[in-house]
Amino acid sequence: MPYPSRLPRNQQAVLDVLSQQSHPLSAQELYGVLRQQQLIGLATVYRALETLKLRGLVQSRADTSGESLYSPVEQDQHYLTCLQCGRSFPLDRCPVQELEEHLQYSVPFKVYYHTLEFFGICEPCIESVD
Amino acid sequence: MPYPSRLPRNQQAVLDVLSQQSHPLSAQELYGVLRQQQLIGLATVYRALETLKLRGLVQSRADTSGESLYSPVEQDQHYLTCLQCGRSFPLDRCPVQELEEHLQYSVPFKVYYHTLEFFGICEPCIESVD
DNA sequence: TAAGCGAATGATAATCGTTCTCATTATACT
DNA sequence: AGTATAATGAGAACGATTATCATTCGCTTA
Ligand SMILES: [Mn+2]
Ligand SMILES: [Mn+2]
Ligand SMILES: [Zn+2]
Ligand SMILES: [Zn+2]
Repeated sequence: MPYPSRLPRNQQAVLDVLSQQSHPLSAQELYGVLRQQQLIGLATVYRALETLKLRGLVQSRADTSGESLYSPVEQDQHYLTCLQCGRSFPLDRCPVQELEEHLQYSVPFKVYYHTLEFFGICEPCIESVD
Repeated sequence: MPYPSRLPRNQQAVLDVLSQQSHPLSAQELYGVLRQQQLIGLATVYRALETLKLRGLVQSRADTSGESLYSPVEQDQHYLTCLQCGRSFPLDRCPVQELEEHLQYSVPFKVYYHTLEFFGICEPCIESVD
């Protein structure tokens, strides 16, 4: 068997914190939360996140500033993001859920998760003409 | 009128190079190409890209390493990306093109472009068990 | 239970894409 | 031409992520 049945202590801790949150966290935010509970290094947080992604347990997406945000793979949330003010507006449902299942059959690739995001200008920003 | 009809020299140059390429370029790669043609600063390249995005002429997405890749908004290409080896496999068509048009009517938001990417493990990497 | 060994860890330095600063120059408008 | 504003280039600064390395942990085996 390639993987041990249990996750190492810190990987489990990272996964636990992510699962408790309702919104994605950056590695640094995660580090901030975890260090209140136990001694942990920042590098360990990054390493845990990387491994959890490879195990198909965690997903990540890059926010507008390029920083990576992490969440459990079960979370399937997408946003409209304004290029002007940076605000994000959540979509009420995922439009590519069935598509992902179809893909599984048509490509030689094990899909773990997807990212989908729309970019443009939000209502308030359209009014405030530049 | 909020915008001048002509783009500043360097914004135009950036857009020209992007349009000539068939694949997305990073800001640094763009800088490398442009400096062979003219005197230009790296900061100017970043500034031009930012402005072109706001004008709805250029889109960007983050690659696996977090680096931003830029292309004309007309380009509508998506990938399956392997979390193990980092290789990307292009999708043969965009699955959310109609969806984007529908969105325009259902939300107070001017959509310029979208990003969509699938992540998982590619065939060769599945075989090479860890 | 003690020894051995590879994986995991924490501290910290290094990396590198991106942004900021600021003095200079090009451009638009009168 | 003269002035106001936007654009620009060089380089410093920033900050998220990664690499390094010595130490510790967890598990297997004798
Ligand atoms: Mn989804
Ligand atoms: Mn598309
Ligand atoms: Zn906005
Ligand atoms: Zn692969």
